Amino acid sequence: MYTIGQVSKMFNLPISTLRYYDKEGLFPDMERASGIRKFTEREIETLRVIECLKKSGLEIKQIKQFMLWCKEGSSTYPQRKELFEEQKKQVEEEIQKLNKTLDMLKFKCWYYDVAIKDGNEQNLSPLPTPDMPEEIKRAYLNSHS
Amino acid sequence: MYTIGQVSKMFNLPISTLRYYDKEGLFPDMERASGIRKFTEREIETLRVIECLKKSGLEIKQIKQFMLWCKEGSSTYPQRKELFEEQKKQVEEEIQKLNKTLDMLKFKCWYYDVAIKDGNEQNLSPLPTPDMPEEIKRAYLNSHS
DNA sequence: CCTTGACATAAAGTCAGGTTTAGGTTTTAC
DNA sequence: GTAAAACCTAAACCTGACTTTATGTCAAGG
Repeated sequence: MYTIGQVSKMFNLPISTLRYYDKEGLFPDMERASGIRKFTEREIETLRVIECLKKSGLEIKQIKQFMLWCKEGSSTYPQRKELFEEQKKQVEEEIQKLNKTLDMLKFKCWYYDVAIKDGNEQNLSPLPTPDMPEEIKRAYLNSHS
Repeated sequence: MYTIGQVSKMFNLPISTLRYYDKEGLFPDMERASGIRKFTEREIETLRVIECLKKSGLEIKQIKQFMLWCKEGSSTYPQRKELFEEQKKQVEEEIQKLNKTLDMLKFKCWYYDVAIKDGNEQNLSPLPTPDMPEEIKRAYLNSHS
């Protein structure tokens, strides 16, 4: 049985964040003693799950929904699975996009690297040229497709 | 020479966004004819660069800074390179994080898959067990490290 | 002449996920 | 018994990147 301050330290989360989560309904069964929140093992476990789901990029609303499904029992396994499948797809897409962006940044870094070495001469093409390293050419083409 | 409406269609960006970019100083040299914005080839090229930098995850302020550096000429090559190097590092870190998250989601998907197949029985461990497929075990361990 | 459409502005609204503030109660320590 | 520390709430504020709203100007077409 913990107070909000203890939990704040345990999870290294601001007290205001814990109160905000509570307000958003992420601890549906939390009890109080004369107004003061009582965090039991159940709330601690819930918080572990919250941290986990936040890392997955789930919104607070979705996490709340997940908590409600958990309360409902095994009949909501399919919904919960669907939630994670959908999130998995989204994260995969995001990684794809970021890899493309990364290739663009690699090209830009190379570009300015050459520009600096060449000094003030501005005869550098921002487009693929024969003398461009293969890896950079690949990065350029990937990021501009 | 284009009006804001024409540019909006060219880039498939809302007019309000273009005005917002202007207000934020992203077109430092744009001229006007009796109050009306004149987008020249220079602004079109600037907008192409903006789209590119947005994809990199740069903030509007950073893009504005980049535009100012470009105006200053070749003396700011190092700053511009530094900007991209820093952004590259950030994107690499973000991809790392997302891969970890992805592994967690893979585990969760597998977990509910098994839970559904097993029906109502809730004797499924949310932790690695000997009968867990190797790939899932790897995903679990990676996402929980 | 007047209405429509494209342009303009400033200021307020939106969203998410919190954080801060102002003011009040409860618990703990001496 | 009192003071400090820890708790509480409601409501306002914050950031970023826009979008919406309210209001106004101006040129062209019927």
